[in-house]
Amino acid sequence: MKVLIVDDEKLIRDVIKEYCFESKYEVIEAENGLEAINKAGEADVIIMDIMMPKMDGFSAYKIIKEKYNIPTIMLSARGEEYDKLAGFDLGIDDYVTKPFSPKELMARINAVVKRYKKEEEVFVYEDFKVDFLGHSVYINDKEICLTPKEYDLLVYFINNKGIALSREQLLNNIWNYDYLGNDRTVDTHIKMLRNNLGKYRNLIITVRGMGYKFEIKN
Amino acid sequence: MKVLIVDDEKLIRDVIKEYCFESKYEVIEAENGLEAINKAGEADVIIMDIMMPKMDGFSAYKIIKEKYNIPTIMLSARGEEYDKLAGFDLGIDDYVTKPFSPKELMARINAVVKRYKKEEEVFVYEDFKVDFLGHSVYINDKEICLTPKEYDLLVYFINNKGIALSREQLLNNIWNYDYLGNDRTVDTHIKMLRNNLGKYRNLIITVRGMGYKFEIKN
DNA sequence: CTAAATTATGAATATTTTGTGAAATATTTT
DNA sequence: AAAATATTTCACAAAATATTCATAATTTAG
Repeated sequence: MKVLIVDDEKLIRDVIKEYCFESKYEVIEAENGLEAINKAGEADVIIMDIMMPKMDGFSAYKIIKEKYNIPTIMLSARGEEYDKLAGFDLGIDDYVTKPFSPKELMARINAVVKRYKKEEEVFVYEDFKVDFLGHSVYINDKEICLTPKEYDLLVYFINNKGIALSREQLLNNIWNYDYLGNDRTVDTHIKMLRNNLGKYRNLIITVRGMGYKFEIKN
Repeated sequence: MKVLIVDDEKLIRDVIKEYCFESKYEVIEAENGLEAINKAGEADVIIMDIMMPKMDGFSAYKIIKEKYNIPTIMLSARGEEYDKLAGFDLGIDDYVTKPFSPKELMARINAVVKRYKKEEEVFVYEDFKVDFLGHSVYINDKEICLTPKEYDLLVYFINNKGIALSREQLLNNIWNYDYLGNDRTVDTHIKMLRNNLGKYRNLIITVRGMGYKFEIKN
């Protein structure tokens, strides 16, 4: 489990880091929102201050959220009730008020991590929804029927968001390891998946000379 | 599922309401304990602030509890530890401390609902009814005779509503030990169960390439 | 702009998966 | 032990899905 600690004060980062180590979390650090965005990909949980130079916590959170689905706890100065509400609205998972008790912070991190593991059962983007448990896909609450291969493809894409995948890679991972098939087979399945995705067909992007990737556009 | 939100601050009610909608709960609102008492009858879960004008949460809870048996989560101001203890004594199901994370609140609501549901002894959908205590199944008040395996299958499906279950998973869970049987066995039982379910046969959905799932269509 | 390379697509064909009836076994009840 | 019930197996039909391939459309390099 990797925790990304984002705060401009080294002292605070160090205190949190210390406690994270005790709870067996690995730690990555960032000094501001910009750095956080770059490092978010590696993290399982983010603890982020709101007030930081270069880019504040909320702005960073908004950007990170579009790309990843990482539980985030915000550190706010005492009494910023307005911030708190605004943040919850954005989807922030929890708040800890400065000065905080490290024990409370760790309790909240643990709670959030635990909760998230359970919530990792759906993927949602606008009104496009994939229910991994039910193996079903919805657009506008209307179920979209995918064939097994199409569904597997979609899930693989979602789990590799933003990464360009070669046809070979797709064949190896979704078909059996030593599949001796035609490359065009992938294209055909992509075509069918795209058709079924309707207005979301362009979530699957052609990477010329390379393969395909799944990406949430901004 | 209807959630009764009781708080004198509209802002807080609105935040909770928003999240409830996302989780597909219906919402009823009340501004104080007195109103809550009047509206409690319609609710399946109650979320109630303690400090409210006219009538506080505890007093309202006591009265509601005499009449109904509705799971209740209390919202308390930070640090009112005494209240917390008193509340659990009264039979409150859970506590959330203000200011709270809506995600945490929803997680707790879901937990309470789930717990409460488990204690249910019947499953009802339209005129399809399963009486877990009596091990019997009715359609239109007419009893449907299922074999033990069929009944076990049905109960397992109901307890895993909306979740796609592989044949292997079904074999492992309904056929005790590691059963070394034919996959087609499951199909045969599904067939017979479906036949017995008559017009409700399509509650059991085939998940191609995967298995089956039990789902209430909307 | 053209040729070459790459990708998209429709349709025919092959393959896989599921539904089902009937027979064979196994288990429980009488 | 016989009868009644349940369970399992199996083969084949039916349905759904996967693959191939020819051709069209698109992009890129020169």
